[in-house]
Amino acid sequence: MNSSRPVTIKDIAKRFRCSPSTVSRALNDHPAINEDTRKNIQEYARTVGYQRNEVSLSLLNKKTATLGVVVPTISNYYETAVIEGLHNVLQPMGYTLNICVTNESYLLEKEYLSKLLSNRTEGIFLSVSQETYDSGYYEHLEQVIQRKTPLIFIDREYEDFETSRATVDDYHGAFAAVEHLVNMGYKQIAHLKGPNGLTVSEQRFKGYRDCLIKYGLPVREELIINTNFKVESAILPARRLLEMETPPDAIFGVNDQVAIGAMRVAKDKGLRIPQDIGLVGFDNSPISAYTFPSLTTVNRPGRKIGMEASRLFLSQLNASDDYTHEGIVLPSELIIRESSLRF
Amino acid sequence: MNSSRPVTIKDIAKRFRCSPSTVSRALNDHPAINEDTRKNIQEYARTVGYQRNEVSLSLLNKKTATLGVVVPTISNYYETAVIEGLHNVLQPMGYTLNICVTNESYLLEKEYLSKLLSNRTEGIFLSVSQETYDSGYYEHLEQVIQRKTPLIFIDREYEDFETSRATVDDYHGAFAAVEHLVNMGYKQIAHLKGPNGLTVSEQRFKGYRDCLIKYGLPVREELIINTNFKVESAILPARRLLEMETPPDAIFGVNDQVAIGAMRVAKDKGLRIPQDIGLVGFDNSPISAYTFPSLTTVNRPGRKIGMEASRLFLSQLNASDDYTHEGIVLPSELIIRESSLRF
DNA sequence: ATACTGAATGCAAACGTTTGAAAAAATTTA
DNA sequence: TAAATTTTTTCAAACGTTTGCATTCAGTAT
Repeated sequence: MNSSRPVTIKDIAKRFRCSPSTVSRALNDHPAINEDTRKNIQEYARTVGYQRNEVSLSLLNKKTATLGVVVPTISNYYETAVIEGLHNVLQPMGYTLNICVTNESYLLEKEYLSKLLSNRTEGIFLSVSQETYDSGYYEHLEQVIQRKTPLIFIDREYEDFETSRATVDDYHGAFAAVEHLVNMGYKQIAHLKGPNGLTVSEQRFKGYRDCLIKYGLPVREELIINTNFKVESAILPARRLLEMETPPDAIFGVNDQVAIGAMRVAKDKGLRIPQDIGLVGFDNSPISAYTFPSLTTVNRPGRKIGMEASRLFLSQLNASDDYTHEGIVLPSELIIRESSLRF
Repeated sequence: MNSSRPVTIKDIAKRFRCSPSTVSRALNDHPAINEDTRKNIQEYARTVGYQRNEVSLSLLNKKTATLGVVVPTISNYYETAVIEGLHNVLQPMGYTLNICVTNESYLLEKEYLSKLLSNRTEGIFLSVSQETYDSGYYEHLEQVIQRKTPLIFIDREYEDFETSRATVDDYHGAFAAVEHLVNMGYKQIAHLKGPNGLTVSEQRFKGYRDCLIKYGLPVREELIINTNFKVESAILPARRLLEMETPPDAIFGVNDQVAIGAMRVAKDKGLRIPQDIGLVGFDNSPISAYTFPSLTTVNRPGRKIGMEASRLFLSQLNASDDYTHEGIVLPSELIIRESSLRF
């Protein structure tokens, strides 16, 4: 073994033949400490590399200055943007973020939440996993509520809980995207949908469907195919769409990745974008502006979501008992680029 | 304020008119506890939602089961893959990962390391920030070494330290990429380089340069332009390259993002890829297989790096004092796709 | 009745730090 | 020089849990 015991306040006290209290006060610049003692102790502490044990302080003060961020994945642009937003607000306030990735697994999510509570995390930002969403088991969340640990839902929410939440208006974003396709004269608009059951998937799907209905276009079952958000999961579905007898003339992808997959398939088939087929994605990921043609998409303000979520957390912290939880819905914004702009 | 004090072992002890020791043992299934007592206590604990305070345990056992992961960013595919690899190995062993994002800032890095040490983190995985690298200040790392906290360098390393490290063989990956371009008959190969000073940037640049030299091709200063890894940072440099009097006939990008930016510029200029200009990226990000044309790139095994780094950490943990640190270099692999395959 | 066994529980210390109150030491005042 | 005052330091408790050892209280064997 190779862990040399870290220097403690007691060690220093022994060295100076004084009590730990004196050392503690000296290190914290307490006024009732002799100037010389203070200097000597501080200097000695520096040379031996003393660093105060925050664990013991956490125990004493019942404060850990740690927040949990529980997300299904960090592989997408959006999630990392959210974390960046949280980080930008909370790091300067002295909070440490404990980022936990559930990989969409209910069990991992449960374990992480339990661990965060055991570690006396002071707040939890949660985007529930797909499995949790599907299963409908929410007991692991009850625990968080019971403990009165502030819980902020991000993005994927669960309506039955009395909590704060920050989400993007996926519905209207999707609606606007499809409406734009309609305005461009596309008539047969397909949808590469996300996994069933997830709020994001369903909201975007509803936006898509309602828009078609509004404009009197048929909602054709066979034009709606599931993907898992990843680019490769869009390849076969897109191929299936484009090889139909009456193929769609536009595709609305649940996110940019999926739309880019469809773009690739369309090009392989020699279709011209946007003349032969229109494409729209969702997320406004950095790459979407630089595909060829560039991808029309819907901006999803990840960083802002993170910052808003932080705000919700902070106001809940300083709130009285009759605090009513807030739900923030940020607008999403259609960004028109080349992939749908035909004349 | 709304934080209801969590139930402690003492609370339960009071309720059962017994000592905390008994409760502790009952909850931990200690054999020397009466069966009934045990059952009653366990049941009661469950109903009141008792959860043991890991902070106090950490203090007692001097073990936190927490590891720090300090990285410059989590916005790229590669970094998230590394974290996934770490996670896959270490999470099942009971470790919690504390992911810290430095945004390439020296000060944040320093602060995070200090905080991790204060929190008695049991090991630290570090990919140093660009600022740290540039400045050459490494005192904040001395502290970690002094404490004998296992420190594993990931990817961006600092040669002067006696530590373990896991990196990808960027040099030979870059070399192979450029060699492939040479084999395809490209003669004027430009390089969109990463920020100066970073190991990744410099290694890939050296691979590029040495390959040109090996094949007797000139290394033209004006064909080497810096970017910051992001797609938009490649646009102007690529434009500058392609508008030269004698423009390059191939571009080697420091990563896929940059190569995709160049691809966009080339297409805007009506150049055919790979006939008029060859393109190669680096990272094998998911999107690279689905651009049009698909992007030749170099695979960088992020998940494997994470898993290897975990292994290094674990073997250091169980090692004797005369443990000699290990440096793992994983090979990178050229992946030939359409963007460079001309006949 | 007495000693012995075994089961069940309690005591006290420990982890590292802070902090109000008490004590000690140094200084000033009368 | 004694008392009063001020400065400096120490004491002890607290945070929540575990654990070796001591204790208690049965029941059992002598």
